[in-house]
Amino acid sequence: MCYNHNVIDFFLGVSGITIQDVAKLAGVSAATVSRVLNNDKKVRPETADHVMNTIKQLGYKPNHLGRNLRKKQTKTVLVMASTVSNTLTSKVIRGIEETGIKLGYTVLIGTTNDDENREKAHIDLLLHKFVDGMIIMNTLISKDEMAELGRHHNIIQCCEYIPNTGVGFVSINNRRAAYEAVKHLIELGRRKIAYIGVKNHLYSSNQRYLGYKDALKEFGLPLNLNLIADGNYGFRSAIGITNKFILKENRPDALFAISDRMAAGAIRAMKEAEIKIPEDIAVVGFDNTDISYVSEPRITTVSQSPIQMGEKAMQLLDKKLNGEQEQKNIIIKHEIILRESTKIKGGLCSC
Amino acid sequence: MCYNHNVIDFFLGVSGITIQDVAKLAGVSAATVSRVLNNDKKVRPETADHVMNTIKQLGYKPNHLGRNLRKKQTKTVLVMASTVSNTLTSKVIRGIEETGIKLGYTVLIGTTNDDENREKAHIDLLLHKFVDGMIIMNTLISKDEMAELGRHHNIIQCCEYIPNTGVGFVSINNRRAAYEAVKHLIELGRRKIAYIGVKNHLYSSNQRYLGYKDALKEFGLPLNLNLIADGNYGFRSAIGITNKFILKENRPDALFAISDRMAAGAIRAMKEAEIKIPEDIAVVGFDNTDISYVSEPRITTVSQSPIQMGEKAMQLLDKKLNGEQEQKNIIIKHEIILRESTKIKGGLCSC
DNA sequence: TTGTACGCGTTATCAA
DNA sequence: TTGATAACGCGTACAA
Repeated sequence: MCYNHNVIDFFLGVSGITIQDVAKLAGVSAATVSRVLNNDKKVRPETADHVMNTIKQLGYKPNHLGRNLRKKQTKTVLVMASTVSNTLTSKVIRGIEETGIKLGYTVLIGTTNDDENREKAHIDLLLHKFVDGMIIMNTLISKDEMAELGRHHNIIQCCEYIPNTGVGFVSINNRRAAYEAVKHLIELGRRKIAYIGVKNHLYSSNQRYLGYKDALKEFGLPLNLNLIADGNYGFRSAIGITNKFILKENRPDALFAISDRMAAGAIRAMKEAEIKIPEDIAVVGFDNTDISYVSEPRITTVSQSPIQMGEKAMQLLDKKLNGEQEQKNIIIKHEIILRESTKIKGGLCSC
Repeated sequence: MCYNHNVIDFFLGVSGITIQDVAKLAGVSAATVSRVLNNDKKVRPETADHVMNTIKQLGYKPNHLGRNLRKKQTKTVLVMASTVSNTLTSKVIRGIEETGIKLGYTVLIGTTNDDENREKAHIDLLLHKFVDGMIIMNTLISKDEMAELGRHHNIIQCCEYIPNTGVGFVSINNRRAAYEAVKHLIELGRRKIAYIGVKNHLYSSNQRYLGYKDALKEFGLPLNLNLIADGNYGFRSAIGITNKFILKENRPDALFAISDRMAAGAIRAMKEAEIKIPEDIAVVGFDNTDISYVSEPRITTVSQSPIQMGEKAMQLLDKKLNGEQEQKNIIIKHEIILRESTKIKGGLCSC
């Protein structure tokens, strides 16, 4: 497909032409040109037409730097994320962008790969007024730093967050979600539930572990440290861990991984050991990403409504940018998606 | 992890403080403050120290808009992509970012979801001097528009591109890569090779189809339109297509899909029909993304060296931004990654 | 070595 | 309804 003729003009913007050039050629003042560009009512229609024609003729495009400098805002927001290479993050970003556009913002993304310098470069854009606000999906900065940043700038946390910083956030209740995931396994009759988590700085990892323990406790199951291990969210990391689990004398009858990729890795390892899923070991993952239904069997998982999260985060940021003081945090509903990795074929399972 | 104390100052930037405020408090002129910030040699060390202290004391951060307006450059580049939710794109972007940082740029990403308005908004950032240059990974604009854009602005195409526009690009040779993938299947003894492509505006889709035909022709195999279909790159789209293929009387003995996700979908459909892979039907995908080794069997695929592509694209853009005229296009080497989806166990296969 | 003065491109204020 | 002028925050040529 291609743009129509009205739109092709859009691309003809030529470097170096200023509002002064337009004013001179049109025989008006720069102020008037500016008024036309900003749809100021008090400009004679004929003048406006004439100016518009001159603008097109010259292929003039207003310089954002000058405009933003004067207006003291850029109408641009930045989303900072560690990476965008997973379904969850990219969907959240889609929600942010779609909402941002409706609200009149340009949404830009900066990825950090958990690198301090890259993170610094992006925060710089905020500090130096290159963008009006920022949605932080992931960061290495400390609690104090987050609080300090939020005191002076317009930021919102999304998905991942640091609690009690005064900086608003949008997230699911990770503890509750993990609790429900494990409860589901227990209600299937499983008693030896392994846990593959991640040892990092993120609140979510910590909360999910607490949720796992909550469920065990509620049902009077012992916490067996032999059935707990840490991966790195990735497919391969779960393979080694799972191989150890299944060699143990006290083999688990269920496994909860805090990422779908790890759940898929665990399943791969089990299948190679000819363990039946879910009959021998039932598996639950997290995030409802592509891999959870590409894996065989399809994986029961926790869904986070990513698009809605992005939407809410952008709305919160917009409110901040419009000077609303009250900082509400938003907890988004999660959902357990039941699939074959916990469902015995033939309806033996109560779910 | 968290920043050390030197770095925490970094976050203390407070809105509204200007170079004038610093100058006043330090008892010097704004020019001197500017010189200190820009590491101008001709400033007395003691003065510089004093100014630096004042800067820290006030938590002053230079306003990028003012600076960029004055310098007529932003040292920021934008990567425009349709989406970032696949391994390939996100790896390319990683290559761009890592290289961009080394060269002193801030790299921003804008996604379009193939929406005209979103694309327009991002191109706007370039036209209006908000960024110095742009790497285009995917676009809806026409050949003429691309040429026109490239005539006045600093742009490079990466991965996907429109040929003969005068705008430089970095890409693999898609036609050659597809040719080799199909040749591999033919050399395994396969004669009825199905093709799942995508019907869209992209040059790569077209080129891969030509490569498929090249291989058939070279080996004297007939082009059977019954074995050719179009999906949308996605897992699910290939399932329906494959179900039709395998119901045909003249069932294929191999399948080449131009995305790993479609190859995985095809495999899923075949397995449910109890077709053996690769014995009955061998499968090749494209891109060497996660799904190609998560799928069972692992999928033989075409690898694109995405990080290197990003690196080269950023280097090309840097050259453009530094005024180098000569516009070289870069073809990156691809590689066929052999996996179980085309490899008969036990070494019967010659590869 | 430092300060003054101007300009980057735009918008806002005020007066006409 | 329009124009002249100042201001946004910064960097730099020039003068001191």
